[in-house]
Amino acid sequence: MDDRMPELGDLEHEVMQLVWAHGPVTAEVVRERLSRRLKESTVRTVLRRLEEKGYAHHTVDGRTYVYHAAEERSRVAAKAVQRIVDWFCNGSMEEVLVGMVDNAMLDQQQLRTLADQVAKAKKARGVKKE
Amino acid sequence: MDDRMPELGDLEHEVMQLVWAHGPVTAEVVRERLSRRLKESTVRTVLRRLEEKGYAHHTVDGRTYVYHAAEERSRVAAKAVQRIVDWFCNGSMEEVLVGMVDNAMLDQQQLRTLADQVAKAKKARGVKKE
DNA sequence: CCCTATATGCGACGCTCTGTAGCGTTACAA
DNA sequence: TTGTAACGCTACAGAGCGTCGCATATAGGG
Repeated sequence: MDDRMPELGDLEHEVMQLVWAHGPVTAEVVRERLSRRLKESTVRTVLRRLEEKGYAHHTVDGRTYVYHAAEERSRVAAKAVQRIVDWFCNGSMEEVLVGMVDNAMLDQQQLRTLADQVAKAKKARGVKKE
Repeated sequence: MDDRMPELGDLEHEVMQLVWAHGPVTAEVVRERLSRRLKESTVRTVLRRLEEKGYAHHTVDGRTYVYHAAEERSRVAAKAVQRIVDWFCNGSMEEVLVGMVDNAMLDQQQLRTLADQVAKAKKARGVKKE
């Protein structure tokens, strides 16, 4: 359940963002929304690789493939962060946060506010699925 | 001041950890401490690339290069996290933290504790340099 | 039942990054 | 001057990623 998801290239990332943003999508839809104009085969290849990497999966509608995100975006982001933390700070989330505060990316006030928001969010969703 | 630092490969990462852990080091020292037995030239190449990427810089002692970390580890980790946050969640650190709590990587209690530790750490170093 | 349009998969090519190293060069001691 | 230690330069193979072209299969229209 804790499979290592390979990292994403720029294009792959952009495509995933689209998949996350606009519900389930077809290769055609992705192609239309992309910033660059790419051939359909290119888009399909990316989608396929994304599926191989475990970021998405598809269902079939008629003869069209519909892609769905395999995991919520926030979850994937969280995993990525976790990896960073493990890699650099031997798992010490604290060291990272200190670094962020130290680097003026975050201040203690924000951190405390975040703690509250998270607590609230947890409660809100806790009722639904626990 | 906010230069984009390229990502690191596994070996590069291991070397940086050594540079961070054991003060300024020479290629020889790094070589001895590495998990794998590599040729000196390999180590030097990695060190040079690390310097090109902005992770380290060197001073000269006699005819020996002494490598220093360009930035503290926690700072680099923080930047990496920031990048993840920007990339996936459009800068919303909150979304990421929610994801971590949701993924049981972190609980609200820990988050609050972290907030305190960070505040303390900030104060402790605040006197020194502000 | 056959033909065309469309949606898919597969394989490929070139480029960049990374791990790994050989080799030529230079400075300093004997 | 010559041997040795430290350095940079260049290389080379393998993996990952952006980009496609092309062979295939299948749903309808004739």
